[in-house]
Amino acid sequence: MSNNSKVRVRFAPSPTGPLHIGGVRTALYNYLFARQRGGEFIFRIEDTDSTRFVPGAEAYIIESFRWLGITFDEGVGIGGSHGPYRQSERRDIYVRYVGQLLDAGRAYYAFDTPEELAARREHEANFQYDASTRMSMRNSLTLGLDEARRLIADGTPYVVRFLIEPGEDVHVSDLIRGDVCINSSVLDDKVLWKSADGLPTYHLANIVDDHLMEVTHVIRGEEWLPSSPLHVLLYRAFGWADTMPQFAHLPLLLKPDGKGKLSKRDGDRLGFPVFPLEWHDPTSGEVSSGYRERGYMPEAVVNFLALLGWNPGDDQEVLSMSDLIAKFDLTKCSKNGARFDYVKGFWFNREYLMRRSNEALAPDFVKVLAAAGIETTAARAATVVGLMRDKVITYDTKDGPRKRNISFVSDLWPLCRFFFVAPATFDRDDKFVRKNWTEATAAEMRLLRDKLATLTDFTSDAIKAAIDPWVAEQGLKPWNAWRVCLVGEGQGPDMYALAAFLGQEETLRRMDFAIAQLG
RNA sequence: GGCGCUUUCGUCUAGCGGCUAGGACACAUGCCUCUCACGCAUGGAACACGGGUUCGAUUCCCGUAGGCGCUACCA
Repeated sequence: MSNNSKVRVRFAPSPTGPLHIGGVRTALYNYLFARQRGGEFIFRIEDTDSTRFVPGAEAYIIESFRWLGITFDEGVGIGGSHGPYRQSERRDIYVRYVGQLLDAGRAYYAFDTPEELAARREHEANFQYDASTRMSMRNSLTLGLDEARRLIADGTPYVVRFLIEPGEDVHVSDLIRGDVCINSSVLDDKVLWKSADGLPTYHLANIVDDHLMEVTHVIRGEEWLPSSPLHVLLYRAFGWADTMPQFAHLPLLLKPDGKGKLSKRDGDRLGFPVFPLEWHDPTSGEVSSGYRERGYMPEAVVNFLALLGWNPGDDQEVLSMSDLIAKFDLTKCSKNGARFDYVKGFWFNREYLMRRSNEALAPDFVKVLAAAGIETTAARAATVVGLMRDKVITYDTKDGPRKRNISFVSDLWPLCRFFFVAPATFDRDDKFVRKNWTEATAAEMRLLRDKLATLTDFTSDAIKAAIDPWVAEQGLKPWNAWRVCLVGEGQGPDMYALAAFLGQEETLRRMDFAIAQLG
């Protein structure tokens, strides 16, 4: 363990498609850990499976982190002194190191074809390529090294397997789970070098890169826990045991309901994104929704994800990135999988929505309005956001009226139509209209209309200053009926503010129309 | 099947031998108000089961059961 060296961690995705939200959380934890310890965060691309490479995936991943505010110090697209950072560009390095293992007798060539192995697995229930079977297979151990070299020279496809000595308890020290012990007898002679594309497998490339890149802590998903003893054995075989990184295996993200881990299908089924950004599959053309496009704020996504599997131990839940960096503690991560409670994600987004200024929200709102066919300025959009702040909609369901909180800027539009579109009809059967529009109302509204027409200053404060005393003097309570005129129903902001937003002309026009319609 | 990890309200979790088992989301109710709300207050809701260890277990140990993962020339 290099205790005195600087913390160096990495996030190393495969460019096989859009980044899964679970991967985002893994990256986030690495980032928080690195920043807290004043360490370095490396971005590496693990593209050793040439068959699964997806164009655009790498750029997608980079853009996702840019949006989320997760930054790297070294890696693909950034550079650094430990490159190259794409594994496909490091082939020569792996050739050298796999040779080292071969020369030391810690690995051997194997010529069994995938078909032969598949047949063997089919016939033998618990077939495993290990100490019990390797001497009955076609490899350099049974054929001899000379014969193996001759076959390779002739162009025979081969793989390189790691030779695992059976009967040893291999201990892995995990920062989250403590001591994990697996007997080497249950491990198989893992393929380190593939014949299919002449590249190393994850296991070999990962260990070589983490060593060469001086990674001090490997923070990754729990799915890697079963292969971590193999990794420990590889470090030892290379003679790197004393600088082996510390491991921390994170709990997985589970489906919101039912069994199993969170998948893309759950998002489709329940209506929430499982990817940070919208993804357009280059081959199928299928579009998967993303948090960004759905109107989530990056701070909310980060905060939500950070608390899925870890918490600071106090009652504070709304935490900025710098709060998270200050409070994060790997050893306090929970050990069991966390159900993905996307409803809590709504709440987090709402918390950040409420904390963001009207002006900052305005550009997004302008886009929402434009999509609904409403052209307006950022300033007016900001005013509406201000007036609609913290609003809740009441709508009818088969179970009766329900209230729904606003969690997204886009939720605002159905609630604030009346700011931009005048009521076209009035529903006399509407409870609010019926209650507040009686025979005497039209006359009262005419009085109010004429009073409003005399005002020369039509700001909210000026209208209030003029109307409040006038109303008291006349003995009127015109607000609800006035609301019927301007909104058409029983919702919306303070009437003076609304009138000011609409302007004198539009206010009077809507009143005339309502008086004409409702009599 | 084998191996490993795991188990507190519906969900995310706090708890690190002695607590009325705390918070948040969701849900329900009340208060407030020119409307709808926000907000505030209140309420229901959990230690998987069985053995130990101990004066005492949610907490430590061992089983059982459930959950999750791995078991590819994928990562």
